[in-house]
Amino acid sequence: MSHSLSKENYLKAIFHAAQQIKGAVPTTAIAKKVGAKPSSVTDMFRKLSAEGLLDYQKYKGVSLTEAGNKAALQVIRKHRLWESFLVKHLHFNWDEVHQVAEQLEHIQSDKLTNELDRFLDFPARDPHGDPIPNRAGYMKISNKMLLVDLDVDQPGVCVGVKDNSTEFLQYLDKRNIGLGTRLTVLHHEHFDGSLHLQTDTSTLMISSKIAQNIYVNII
Amino acid sequence: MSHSLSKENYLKAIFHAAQQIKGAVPTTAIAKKVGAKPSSVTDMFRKLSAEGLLDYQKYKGVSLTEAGNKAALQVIRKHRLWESFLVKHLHFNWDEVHQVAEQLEHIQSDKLTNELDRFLDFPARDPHGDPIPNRAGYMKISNKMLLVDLDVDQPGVCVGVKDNSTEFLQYLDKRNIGLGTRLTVLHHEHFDGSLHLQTDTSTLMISSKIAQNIYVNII
DNA sequence: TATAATTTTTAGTCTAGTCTAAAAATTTAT
DNA sequence: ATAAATTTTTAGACTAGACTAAAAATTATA
Repeated sequence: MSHSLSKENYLKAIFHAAQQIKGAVPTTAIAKKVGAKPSSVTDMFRKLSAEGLLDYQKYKGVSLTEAGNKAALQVIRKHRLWESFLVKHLHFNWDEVHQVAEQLEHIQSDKLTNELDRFLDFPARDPHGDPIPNRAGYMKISNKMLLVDLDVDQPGVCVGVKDNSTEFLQYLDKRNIGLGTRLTVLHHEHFDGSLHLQTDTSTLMISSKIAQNIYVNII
Repeated sequence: MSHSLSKENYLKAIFHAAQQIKGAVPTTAIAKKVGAKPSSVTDMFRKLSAEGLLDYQKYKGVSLTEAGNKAALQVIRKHRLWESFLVKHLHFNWDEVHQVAEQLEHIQSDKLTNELDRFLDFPARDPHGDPIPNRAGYMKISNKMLLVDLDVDQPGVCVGVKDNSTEFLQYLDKRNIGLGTRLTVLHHEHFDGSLHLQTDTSTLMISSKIAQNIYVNII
């Protein structure tokens, strides 16, 4: 019932890839995510498939089985709980948590995971705004949208980001945009797609590319 | 500057063995501690020696170098901080923490370790009464003694145990002996070495073997 | 639709960490 | 001090997870 660190990383990568693309997940997509060569990925696909965690068809790609999905969600649950802990109690910034959570997500102890959940008071979302699966693996589907798609004058609140790179998160920090920041689009510049924004404290201009990487909920 | 999980376990085992025995640490002592065959231990001795973490002389055994000692203390620091966290905040009993801390001690992040230390308010001892090295690796030498060596009528306080087995810790729990419990020896039975004890709430009798596995400080 | 480009798989190799079996060194006992 | 017992090391092999290079399958292009 418990999987190696490497296998857990594959399951998680496949889970995330499956949400971005339609149909089976191809070898190269996972190779990029886990930082391995396609040949290594093929090997692992076969192993996970033999364990009943993946449906694998040669040259077609993979999808998670029921068991694989459940395993992936448990890893994601731990990752997001640890990120929450790091930010809430250990003074981590949201751009610092990722590589530590990548390690902590592999600790095997149901008691630890569930007690951490309780300690954090059963948070619904992690510091990037992503929903945290409960112990049964159930996770609210997010109805978040991209800032670039928000209508003019429709107030929204930042609930997460699409790009998790340090550079991007620091860019946002510098402009005082974070989880919970309320934003209203004042104007769409037709020429280059840039946006004029109103926050609670100021107005600012951001490029279309930036706005394509910020998730908001309507409020 | 960072070592594999397996290497960290060897360093820790060597550190602990070195405190129990005089002179160089032999192969079989480590084999027992890390749960590997002596031949595997010899291999690892050579590797760690090549990395400058051990002084190794064939057929003689090993001792930690300055660098090896420092590395071992960092692992021990993390282990004991995590044990403290688990007991203090996550409702773990002192007999449940070990196997989880064995995993957590290998997480690599100085920021995590030091913030955890601060979050716990820089504890001096872990839940078993063992001292926690500070970030420089400095650790107070404990002047604890075994309960069996405590003089009659000399009050002492339980600061830890020698045997960390679940059975033993549960035995103590059942008798309401834990960290901080005040104990006085009323009488030594010469025939079998058993001890009559006075605690704050009751009197009880324990065998010599039990008393050889409880550490106390004089108060 | 035949050819080119791309993706995926196969085959064989490597490393870290472990093992077993046998040889060598050391320690203990006679 | 020599033989017996024990400990340690060597030699060779295994597994998980990765790699490279080449073959095979698929997809895209002319």
